[in-house]
Amino acid sequence: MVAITLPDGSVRRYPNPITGLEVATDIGPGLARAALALRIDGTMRDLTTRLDQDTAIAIVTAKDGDDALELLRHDTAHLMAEAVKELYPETLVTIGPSIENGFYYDFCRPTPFTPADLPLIEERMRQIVERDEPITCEIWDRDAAVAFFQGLGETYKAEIISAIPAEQKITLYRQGNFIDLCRGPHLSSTAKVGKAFKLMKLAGAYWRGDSRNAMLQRIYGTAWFDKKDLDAYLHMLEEAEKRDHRRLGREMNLFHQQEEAVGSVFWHPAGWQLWRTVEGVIRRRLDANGYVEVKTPQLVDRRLWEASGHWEKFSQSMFLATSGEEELQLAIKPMNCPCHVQIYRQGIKSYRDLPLRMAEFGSCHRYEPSGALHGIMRVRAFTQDDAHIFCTEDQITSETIAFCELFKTVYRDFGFDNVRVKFSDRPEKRAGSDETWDKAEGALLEAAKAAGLETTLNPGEGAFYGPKLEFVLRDAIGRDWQCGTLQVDFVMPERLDASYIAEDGGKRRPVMLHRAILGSFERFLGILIEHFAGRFPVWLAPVQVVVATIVSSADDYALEVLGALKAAGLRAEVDLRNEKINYKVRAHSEAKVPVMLVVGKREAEIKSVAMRRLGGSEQEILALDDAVAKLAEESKPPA
RNA sequence: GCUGCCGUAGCUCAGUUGGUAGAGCAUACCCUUGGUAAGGGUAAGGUCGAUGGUUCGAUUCCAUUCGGCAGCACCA
Repeated sequence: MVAITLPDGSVRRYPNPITGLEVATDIGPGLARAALALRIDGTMRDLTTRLDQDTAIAIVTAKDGDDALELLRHDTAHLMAEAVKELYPETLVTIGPSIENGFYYDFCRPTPFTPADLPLIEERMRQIVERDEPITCEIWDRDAAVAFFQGLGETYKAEIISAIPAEQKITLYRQGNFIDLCRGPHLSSTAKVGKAFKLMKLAGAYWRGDSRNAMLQRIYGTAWFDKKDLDAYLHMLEEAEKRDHRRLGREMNLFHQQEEAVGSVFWHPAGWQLWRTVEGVIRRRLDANGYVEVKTPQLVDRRLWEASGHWEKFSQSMFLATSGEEELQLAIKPMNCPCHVQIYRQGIKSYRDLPLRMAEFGSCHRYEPSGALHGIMRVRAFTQDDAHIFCTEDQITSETIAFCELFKTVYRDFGFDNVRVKFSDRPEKRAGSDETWDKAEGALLEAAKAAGLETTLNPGEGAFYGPKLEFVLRDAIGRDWQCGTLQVDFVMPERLDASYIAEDGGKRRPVMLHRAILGSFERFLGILIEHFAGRFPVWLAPVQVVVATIVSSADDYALEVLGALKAAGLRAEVDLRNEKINYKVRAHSEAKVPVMLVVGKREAEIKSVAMRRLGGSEQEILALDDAVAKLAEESKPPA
């Protein structure tokens, strides 16, 4: 006798052990059809799992959201592997997990896949779905499984099995003629995958994620429970492409990049205006929060980088400067901290000087790998909104709290409300003793807790000199971006010999907190462009208002309006071209100017303007003075 | 850096099975003075990413190289 408890608390009793699928069938044929898997103790299990003792189960259907999608995507990955093995039997299979929005599978084969292969594989996948092949789980002996895959020539699979801890069961899943090592769970049949999937792209990927290993062929796909969801996802991708900052940068004439300066940005007037607006926000906040601003040299002798430890770890990605005249040992600075320590070291510091918050809009250069470059989001020449807080150990907590308040305010100003925090602890390659790291990690975690932050652990991802908090914001279309950071550093002050005189007259080491709110201007501006899809709020927009005439007899008045706007501090332009108003409205709408003031004969006569908002179809007739006052108010950046 | 794909006018793209190229938009000029997302006409605009090779002849074929895109690896 087994008693099966369902989520609603009801209990069903059966005389003999029973499978989840049988329970579902017993409840109703509709549920049996919809059933995908079971959840037992919070773990997903196969629908065919045999229940031989009293158990509480939930039957998972497509309505179960992420869990169900993960299952589906994992199955679609297997389905793809089966199709690939049928079409290209010489291909070796490796792993194929579900990921956000879809799945991938890594294959090994002598000749790479081409984009033309994708539709063929997709078609075969549909055929396998129609075949309705049952997916069954088998428990194998480890040695037998290794021998089995070796026998098939599937060396990667054999290697994976060998690496599974001895106490774990080896489960293989069989569908048709395809058999794969897998932890499961899986759907009960290939038919349950349905047809709302699509293979998206080909890419290379290193075996086990290590660049020293062979490169495999990865195929990415997306999978959903119904076609509507698939279409919605594909539509979302199209929308994301439309707001790509590289495209908008060109269309809105914000910046450009070219071969002669790979990894750098040519900022055009409009883009630079955006930069200056953002910089202004940060500068005002720094001033209001007790920071001092400095500027440090671009070229710094290699000795300083050797002393700081950066040379040892990063010399490969530092630019070196030579003069042609003599042997120079200068590096173009890849970061600002050692320079800030030099300013700190001028004169004797007292505990009364701490915390000393030293900020710089620091222009840095790093030779990033070519493949890492991406528009203005990842460049070789960038400007950080950097600052280093020199403080005592006792001040770490209060400084962390103050910084968290600061970045939240700034992010909110730019329209980002959703921010998560990651805590990255000691990496393998690091400076400083274990005791120092214990202290730094402990202090940072405690401070994060005191600041009311919930953190998720990012193991081994800290900087070489200390642990970090990383601030991840979510943009308007749900993508996550890591921007801000706060890092505790006990190492750099030691290496570069920074000290202060404590209350008792003794000499002490300060702690350095490295912190940035935006990260780099280039990256943050790229994110802003994509977040707003180029439709900036008035205070951020490079051009805030365009005055457009309907007839040339209104030209003089239009210039008067322009003058009034400029006098009120607005970034305004005038369009007197010999074009119809329809044309002008379209042109400036496409340029994403937030406000248009249209003037014709009527407006010129009574000194009014017809105000039109980007994307709207309404017009508002206002007296010139009122319009200017209203826009001046709207265009104020956050205080 | 690695794997794959791509590089034709300012932009989006067509084309040449090897005989040095075409459209739309944008630009300039002319006509049009028009009331809220493209009025009409004319013109100008390209050593087809670069270098080398094969060829009577290369934008087209081959090699190398630079740059871009997607992913991987990297990210002080």
